Amino acid sequence: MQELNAVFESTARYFSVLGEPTRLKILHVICQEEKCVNDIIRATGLLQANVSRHLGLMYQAGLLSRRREGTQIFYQVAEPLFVELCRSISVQVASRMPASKLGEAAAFG
Amino acid sequence: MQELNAVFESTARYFSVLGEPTRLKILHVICQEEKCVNDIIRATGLLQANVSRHLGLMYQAGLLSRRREGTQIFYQVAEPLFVELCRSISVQVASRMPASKLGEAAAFG
DNA sequence: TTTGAATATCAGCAATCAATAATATAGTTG
DNA sequence: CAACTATATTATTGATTGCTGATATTCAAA
Repeated sequence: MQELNAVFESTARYFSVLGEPTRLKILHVICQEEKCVNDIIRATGLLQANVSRHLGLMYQAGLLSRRREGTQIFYQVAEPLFVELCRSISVQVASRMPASKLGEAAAFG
Repeated sequence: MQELNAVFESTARYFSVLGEPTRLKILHVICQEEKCVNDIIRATGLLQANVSRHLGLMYQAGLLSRRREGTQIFYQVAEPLFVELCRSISVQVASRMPASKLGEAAAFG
């Protein structure tokens, strides 16, 4: 029972990381190829501090890897499994959206 | 872009529901067969109000279905996909736990 | 070493949410 | 209807967390 509790807590932590629209938006931007922070800021329209904070959180959670190149830092998805989960769920979600343009809602594709 | 934001928000909401150890604990109890609230309370050791609140939340999110039988209400997993996700992640988590007794950590089995 | 660009971190605020105790509702039995 | 059981809801409190503006760090170029 005690071991299971630890599993539940860790598992919940992973799901929590994905349970945030802003982070999903960022993941969507970098799910295909690595991007530097500035690219992500421009693509999402989010504030720099915000992007940096979410990237750091996902990095620490192990979802992302990063590499420096000069002054820029490139982030990349480290665990394709999680992007796969995002795709699974978002497909389900989109298919239930009324009047959804399913083609355009192909997130994490 | 606007449609995607809606997808991100809905998707995040689903992940958020799973991003809570207490709810995973409850899901673990009912993932095999339907249980009434009292069963869940006894199996988890949680307070009644707490269990009822989390069950209601998961029910409203569409993860659970319920049926009344006399004074008891039985809850059941309505979306096996989500239990599948829990299993995927928890297996990953357990496999990375140091000194984990992997056999006992088979949650959502 | 100074300047500037890219990124990270910090502090404060507001909003969200889980836990708890208390109360309410619904159904059953007498 | 009264008493009891099972479940839901409400109000409160404490903790967490996302957003923002400001500051700090890191690197490159002059």
